[in-house]
Amino acid sequence: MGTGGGRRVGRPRAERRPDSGLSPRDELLTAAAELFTTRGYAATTTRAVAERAGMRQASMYHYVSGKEELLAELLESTVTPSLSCARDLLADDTAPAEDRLWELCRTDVELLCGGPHNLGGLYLLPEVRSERFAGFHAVRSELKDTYRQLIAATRAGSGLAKGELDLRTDLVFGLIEGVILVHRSDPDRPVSVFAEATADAALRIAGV
Amino acid sequence: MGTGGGRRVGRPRAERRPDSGLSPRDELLTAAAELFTTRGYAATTTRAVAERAGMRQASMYHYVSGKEELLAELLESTVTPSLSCARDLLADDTAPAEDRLWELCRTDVELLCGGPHNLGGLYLLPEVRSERFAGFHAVRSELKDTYRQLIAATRAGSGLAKGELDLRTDLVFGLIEGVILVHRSDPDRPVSVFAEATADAALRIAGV
DNA sequence: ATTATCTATAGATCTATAGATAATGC
DNA sequence: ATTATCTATAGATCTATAGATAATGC
Repeated sequence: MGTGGGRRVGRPRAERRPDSGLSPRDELLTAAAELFTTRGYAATTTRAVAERAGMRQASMYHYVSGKEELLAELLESTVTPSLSCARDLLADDTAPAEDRLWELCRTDVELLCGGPHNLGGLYLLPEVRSERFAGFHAVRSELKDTYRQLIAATRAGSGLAKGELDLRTDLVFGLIEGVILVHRSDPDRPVSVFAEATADAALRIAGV
Repeated sequence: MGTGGGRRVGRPRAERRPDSGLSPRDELLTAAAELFTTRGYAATTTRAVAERAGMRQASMYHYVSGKEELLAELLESTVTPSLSCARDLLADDTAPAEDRLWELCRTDVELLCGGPHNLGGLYLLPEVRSERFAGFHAVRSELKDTYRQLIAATRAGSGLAKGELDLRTDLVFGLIEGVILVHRSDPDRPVSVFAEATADAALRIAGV
């Protein structure tokens, strides 16, 4: 649907280029991801997104209502897999909490830094704080709560007062998201090594 | 100069308001700091900056060449005190490296998060990566190198291979800068407590 | 007939300059 | 006379809509 390489209905595009295999909407999302992460959201024009996706500025509106929708969708698509993984780990009570926390950190860094365009970098955009992205904030907040529960379930975390637990959760979560900055400054380091080192560091911060 | 409350030369401003005690240039810098950190750089117009500073959009150009100059100056004014502190600590060989690293982390977090407008948040703006802010990058890079040298001077860091030392430096530095995100999500927590907890966490990451 | 695209453009900005104006200073 | 500000605006965008066009589908 939308992807197959065959003849397509509708007026042909002005600039022909090899079939990307993506649907036009996904071409727009990919273009937006690249531009938003490198130049920022406000600095990226609809023309830049559309043209990078291979179409004219106005054609974009056939698929999305504007830039905002693109960012909202990118944000949610980035955080949802993390949450899904977090839920699974929280439910799995066969493994020690320490191991599950480590695995959550590792997977999260892989997801944040592993994609082609450093999608995690989207989290750092100032516009993201706007209420327009409430969906993203809700999911992210649930993810953070899973971190909190896992930290509380470790041996070191079990006796912690609420304020102390919140602080450690914030520090661990801050490390994971701050790692985006590190990855940005040295994108060539293998992500897997990096993800494991970050998970090690997170456990130390959690006090394990 | 420029500050004193007395009569001032030149046409009066259209909107009268109580004397801020700052020079017009500093009023602009303060306004820019607040707007850049909350809304982002690209999303902030020259009109918004000027008007928040109490003058009309065009009057801004009497003091600065444009938005870019404001951001450049804000960035450097934020990182320079950190570097100054780092240099002092590096030179002071009466204290153990561990203690000096801890102190550097603590001070840095205080400086990044302690100001009125979360100035550290400027580091996260995507536009900052541009070469136009080379001055800032140079200072920041020297600061990071000081972190590296202090980590290498600890007992745990003395035997590290280069790649391993770089990784730890990146993680510690990433934690410090990532802490801005945490502070942003909960600005009410007392900065001093927070700064000490972050310094503790940084030492654990460094392996101390 | 339906669809995906195009071209053209109105309306809304935003930046930076030109030139006028209202103070103080001498 | 000097200065800091103002008002006005040209020129350069940028977004989102209107309407035309060039394919396929039936």
